[in-house]
Amino acid sequence: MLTTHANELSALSPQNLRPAGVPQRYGKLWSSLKEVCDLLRIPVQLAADEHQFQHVQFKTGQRIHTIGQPFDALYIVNSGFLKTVMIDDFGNEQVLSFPMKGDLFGIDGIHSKQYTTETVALTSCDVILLPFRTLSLLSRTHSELEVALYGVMSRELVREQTMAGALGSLGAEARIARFLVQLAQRFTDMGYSGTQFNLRMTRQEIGSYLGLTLETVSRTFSAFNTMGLVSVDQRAIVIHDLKALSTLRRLAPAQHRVKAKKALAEARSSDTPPSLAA
Amino acid sequence: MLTTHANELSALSPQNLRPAGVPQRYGKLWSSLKEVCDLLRIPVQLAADEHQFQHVQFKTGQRIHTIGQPFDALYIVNSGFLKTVMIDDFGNEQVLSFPMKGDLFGIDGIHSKQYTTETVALTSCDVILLPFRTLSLLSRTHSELEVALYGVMSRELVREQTMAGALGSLGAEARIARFLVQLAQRFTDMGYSGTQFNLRMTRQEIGSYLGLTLETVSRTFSAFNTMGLVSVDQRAIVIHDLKALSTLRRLAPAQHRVKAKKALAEARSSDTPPSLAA
DNA sequence: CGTTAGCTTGAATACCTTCAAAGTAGGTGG
DNA sequence: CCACCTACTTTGAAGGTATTCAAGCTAACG
Repeated sequence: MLTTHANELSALSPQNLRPAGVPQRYGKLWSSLKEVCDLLRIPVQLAADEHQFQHVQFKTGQRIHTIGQPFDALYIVNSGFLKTVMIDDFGNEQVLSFPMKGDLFGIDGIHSKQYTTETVALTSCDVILLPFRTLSLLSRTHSELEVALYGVMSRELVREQTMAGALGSLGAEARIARFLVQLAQRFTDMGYSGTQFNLRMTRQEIGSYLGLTLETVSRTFSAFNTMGLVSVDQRAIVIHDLKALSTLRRLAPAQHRVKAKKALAEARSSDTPPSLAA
Repeated sequence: MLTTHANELSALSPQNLRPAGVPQRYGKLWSSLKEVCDLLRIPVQLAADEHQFQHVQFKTGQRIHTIGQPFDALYIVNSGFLKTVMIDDFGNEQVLSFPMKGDLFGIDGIHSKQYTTETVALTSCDVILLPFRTLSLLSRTHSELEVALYGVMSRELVREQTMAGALGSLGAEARIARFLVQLAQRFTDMGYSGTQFNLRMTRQEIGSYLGLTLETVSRTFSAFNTMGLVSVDQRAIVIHDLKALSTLRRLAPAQHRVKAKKALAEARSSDTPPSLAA
């Protein structure tokens, strides 16, 4: 008798038997509002704030929130790597993002009062809990917090739009090059090497994120390797030519080219947006 | 010699209302906060609100805002049809959405203080201006407005995530079927026929939105026509089999299938997310 | 040291794009 | 009013890119 699903399980959540009762108690346990804002990279002048936000630790494979679970909090990654996924119309898992230090997630839950995605730890993680009610209350006294939150949500929207644009217009090589460049950037921002790092996700997860199959991801890595752009050995990546990766745009499935004359004509004929009044 | 969209337009903004002496000033000029919330489909209990928001009219081809323009307002569509586009790394236009009645746009500008997209009228449009400063001020006195705004932004994010998911996982036929189904739904919501309508956008724009070429869009419409799912004649659409369109999922470029047993096992064994405290 | 998940690579095929050409519709000026 | 122009649409044929299926390989974990 094959223990098929036990096998598969072990990969995603190897040690998910958490002793009931007390969550793991190592690492930092509380952060102030100021620390939270710094983590989110939003410049906020704050008056004295007493409020402390709770940290929670998760181990590889554990879920921070699940689909359908009632929404009550946003989360910020303090350390570690995660993935957020959607389940599409027939049970297929779609990776939507790979949250890492400083990223906010759980936003999707606000609208429908329950999460539409689930977020899973790809490594051990330290996550800060931001109860939504608390945020609402705080933003009443700290009005700059409100605008900052709009800003973060706006940033996420732009990120998602850019992603949709890339999926629609770039070929496999360009998508993967972009992925590597962005990853390198994030590692740099976090103070790690931007030229040498380990992937925390599988080829399958990368493929799902980029709208490709795992084989295409693997082949493209190999191709980049052969071209000397990067060295790839399993999860270990060394970036040799960031510039080449950044400019690698094999003009996509070509498609929509904007005709210059058309753009010009419209620019001439269209009114300037009206001045605003309230 | 009425054009097709002039016909439909007449229902939306009757042009026979012409206040004497004021040129170009037909249509409704101001809306209250309550009316704005109704349009956005957010249930908000509001105390007396004096504030009135300005309407602005645009003609086909005019831009509501442009890329790089300083951000100072969000917009709601009161009537008409638009497209929002991004320009990708080499000048190609990417359609991101087709805002129509009740849709909020301009959100992308909040983060970087200037718009990263531009929005263009595909028909004559009536748009309500929501100066961002005004919203901030109002949400200080109407705290439920703040949460409502978060909700709308969250809804947009989910929409964009779902779009990215579809682009990554569905084949051309499935994407176009989804597109038609969603359009039909929107028309129904607006009180128009959901089975018979005119497209306001070109094949090129649809293709850009769905990550396909205009030829593929055209061919797929023709194929649906031949199959009897819809009748397509240029921009005129009649939907014959909505159910078939809704369930048309030619299992995509297949890729990542989540084994049902795996999902189940994980669901059972994984920890429930920790209880929240603040 | 065996088992298993994950990774690599090959070969065949399907799907979508590309290039090309002809048809349709609406608007403009003669 | 008609002819023409332009933009949009349709359809065909060829080719390329990514998927699919399959098999062997690697590395980690117990």
